[in-house]
Amino acid sequence: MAVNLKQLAELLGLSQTTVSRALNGYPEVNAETRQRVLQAVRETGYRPNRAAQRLATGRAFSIGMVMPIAPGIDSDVHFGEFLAGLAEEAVKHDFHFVLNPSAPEDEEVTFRRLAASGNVDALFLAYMRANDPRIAMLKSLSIPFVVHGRSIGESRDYPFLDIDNTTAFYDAARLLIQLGHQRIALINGPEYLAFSIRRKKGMLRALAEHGLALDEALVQHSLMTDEHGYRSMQRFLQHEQPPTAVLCSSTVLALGAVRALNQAGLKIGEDISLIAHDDVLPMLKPENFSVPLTTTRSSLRAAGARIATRLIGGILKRGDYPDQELWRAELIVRASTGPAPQK
Amino acid sequence: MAVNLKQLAELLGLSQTTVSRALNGYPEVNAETRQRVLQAVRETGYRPNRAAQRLATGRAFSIGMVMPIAPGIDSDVHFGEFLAGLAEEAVKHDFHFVLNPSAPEDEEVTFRRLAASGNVDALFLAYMRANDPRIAMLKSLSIPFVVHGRSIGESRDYPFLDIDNTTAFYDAARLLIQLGHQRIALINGPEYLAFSIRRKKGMLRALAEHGLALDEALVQHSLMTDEHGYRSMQRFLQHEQPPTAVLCSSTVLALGAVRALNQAGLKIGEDISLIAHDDVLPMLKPENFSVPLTTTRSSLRAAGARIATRLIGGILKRGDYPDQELWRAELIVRASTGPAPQK
DNA sequence: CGCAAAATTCAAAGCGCTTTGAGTTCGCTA
DNA sequence: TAGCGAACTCAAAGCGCTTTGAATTTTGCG
Repeated sequence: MAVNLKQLAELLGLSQTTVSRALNGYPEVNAETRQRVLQAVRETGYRPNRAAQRLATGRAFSIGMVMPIAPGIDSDVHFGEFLAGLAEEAVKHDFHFVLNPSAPEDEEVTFRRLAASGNVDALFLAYMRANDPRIAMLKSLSIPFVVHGRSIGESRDYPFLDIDNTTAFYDAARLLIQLGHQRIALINGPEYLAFSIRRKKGMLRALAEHGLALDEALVQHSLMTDEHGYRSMQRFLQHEQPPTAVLCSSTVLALGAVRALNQAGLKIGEDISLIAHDDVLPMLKPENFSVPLTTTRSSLRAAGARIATRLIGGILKRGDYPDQELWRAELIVRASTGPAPQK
Repeated sequence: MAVNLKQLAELLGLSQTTVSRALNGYPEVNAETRQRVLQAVRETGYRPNRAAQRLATGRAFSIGMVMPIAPGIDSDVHFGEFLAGLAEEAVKHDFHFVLNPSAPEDEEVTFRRLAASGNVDALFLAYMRANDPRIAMLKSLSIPFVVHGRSIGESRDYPFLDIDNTTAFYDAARLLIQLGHQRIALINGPEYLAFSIRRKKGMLRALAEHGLALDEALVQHSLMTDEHGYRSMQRFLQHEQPPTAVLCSSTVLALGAVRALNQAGLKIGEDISLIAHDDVLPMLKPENFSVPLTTTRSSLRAAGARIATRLIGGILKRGDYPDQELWRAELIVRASTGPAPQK
């Protein structure tokens, strides 16, 4: 049924060499010949055998990732979403995955084994921490990689895709300040993760620019679950001087936070303002909240797809991708933000 | 650095044929020779080149899965957990994954393409529904597959691994009845999923055996998120005659349910009893709830690992695995269950 | 028109493994 | 002791692609 190169070449009256070259974009093929080849491919439905390509080229056509199985990460909804983007793009290029679950303490070994196995052409890395030691390690492994996020304190000379978390939360905080809010709280992700650190920093910067300080009692760090959002918000509300506005690192956290607010009988957008970061989880749309949420938005799935594109592009040596990308999150104003209540 | 078959054979003074056979367990190799070969493998660290094996055997050494990107599934925490188990096992055998995200309406096409691509030796299927059409389709595709869960109404002649949901919830409900509960509620997963249907059925059976009926107002179906657990429980509590006990299809749902109960000032295990199904999510341990949860337990990760084992075993034609497995969930009693309160 | 250079195309040699078909060797039977 | 099957082992032929080095055809110019 399926034709192979040999048959295709025969059909065209060409050598395998020429057909192969035509398909792989080599310059020494006559333009007209190439068209004929492409046409024949269309007609026959020829698809190169990946196993043979792997053997002949030594490339694996697959990308590896160490799937963290630390508590609270593997089962994180954000992980699935990102993975979907990555996989979606990979499958388009007929790339495989090697998913390697690993406990944090075994990660280094896992990475080494993966890189040495010859089973992957590139690695992907996420959940960046400050001074993340994995970056230096990967550099030493001489295998291409792309990082989702950025470390802090490390030199910046590695390929990454990150969103500008600092600016996102700076923008969000500034908006709140402009609306008259002075006491702003933060429900953040885990304290050791780089994005959390940056978001807090962005918020601090906006406050500082307006002569405001951040009350550490109004900052909570936790896994980004609904449950934690709820608890954090409750804690804030019990404060003798509760915040009039809150920044949330995820719509998942916001879900819990909103519940705590409803329960306390507070009107969102009036009594208290809320801005959340929106990873565009299909399950949790900010516009569907009882009071539509003002958000800083950046699609996690799109990030996954983009990283796959860069990884694959790099392996195939096609296209020319920037080594470092910093996406700016959009600040989308909906109904959950309003002027600070008058005392 | 890495040795290949040829070098290994040379080293041993044997032919490649013999070495290959020794390694692949063929019977016509002298036992002593085989030992020598195995010893040499250990010394040299020889690892067969997968790309070459793929080409020579025509097998892909990889398993495919269609990753559902329906709202509420891809980002489901349960998905990540299951995947971790699957991947963990796959990586041990040096198997790849082909993850194919697909919207439900494209699933059939995706499966066909995947099966025809030659990139996978076997498929894996989950999120079973009643009368699931995918089963007939997969049978027609002539590619091995294993289903996680079971359909309902389909003939049973396909390979699956499922837990005995009916019995699990039968057991749980019976325990509650024995404790004197008469009004029992159910917070279930999505109505169209087979496991939800079976759990309800198990519960109904236990009730019926004791002459009790199920009040449909005490049944909620939803995605298994914290949020939905909370809402469902709230709804129950507003009922003119609230339940004295509740069955939950997931600890994630229970999380929300517990919050609603706390908020209502009800004492769990005293005013109201709660049993949840526990998928053993590392993030959410039933023993860590404020009141430790009585659960029906079955590890999702273990199920993933087992399915990978069976799939891989089938492909390699190693070992002999049952075609159909029904795991029994353990009913573990903790503090969230107690006698029904006296009126 | 003739020839070197440029543009194309090709035959053949791998890539590292599995597997077929053909030896060898050895122990026994006749 | 010849003959035969059982037990092992081997050489060689692929698997379907890429790539090297050479051959062939065109093109450009003097």
